[in-house]
Amino acid sequence: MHWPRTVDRASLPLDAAIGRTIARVGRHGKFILIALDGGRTLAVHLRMTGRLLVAGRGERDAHERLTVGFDDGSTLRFADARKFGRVRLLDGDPKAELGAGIDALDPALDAVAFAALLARRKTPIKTLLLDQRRIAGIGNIYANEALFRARIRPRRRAGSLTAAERARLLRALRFVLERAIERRGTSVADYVDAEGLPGEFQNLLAVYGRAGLPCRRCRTPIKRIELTQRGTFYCPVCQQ
DNA sequence: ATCAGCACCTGTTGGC
DNA sequence: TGCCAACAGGTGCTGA
Repeated sequence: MHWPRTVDRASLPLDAAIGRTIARVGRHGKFILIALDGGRTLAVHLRMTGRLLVAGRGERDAHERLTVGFDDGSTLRFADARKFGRVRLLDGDPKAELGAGIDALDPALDAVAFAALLARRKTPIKTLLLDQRRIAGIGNIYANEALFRARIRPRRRAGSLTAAERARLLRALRFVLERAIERRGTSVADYVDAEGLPGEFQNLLAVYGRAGLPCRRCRTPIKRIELTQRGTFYCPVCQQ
């Protein structure tokens, strides 16, 4: 069943993509960027349950919301059980039009740039990590995991981190994101990648979803709190 | 600037 | 087995 709201309100009409060729595929933060010849870009955000799949003829997904057909008869399908995902056709620079912050894996996000992002900010560090307009690409699972690895409490005010803590956090973010990508993501429930395969990073989670279970480092039970309506997990001993 | 609350949606899970 | 509430990889809006 196709779903009209899958196309973002701010999108150019998708008709403008008809007849174009895909020039390259990239990513910025959580947006998949499909650059077309002629300069426009199709940005796809999977949100919670979206999937982008290249399907063979006849294959169907129960939650198909948008289908893109190609000259050779193949199709690109956007499926999304919860209908939160969005597709948006852009005219200019995707990063600017989407209002996204620097990508968490961008080498330009160095100690100086990271310090500038955190400076004087009173918001909890975890809330800041999830703010896509400041740093793009970190979701709830990886924010929790990186803070554990950096031994920093999620509620710490961003501006209160020492230089050493900031360095640990930046390294932890890179480490966690790169390992999760290697393992093709985290399948807590039903996530599968573009090949239809579940990820394997869930086996390596240290805190996310582990409320009450022993900390992998010190055996203290992991705590669960809520921070800006998101499940937040940490070890009360290891993380200060 | 910041956050709580709610909205958007459906599927799964656990308690009774 | 069935019903119902709680919860979930995310984000955007309103109002305090």
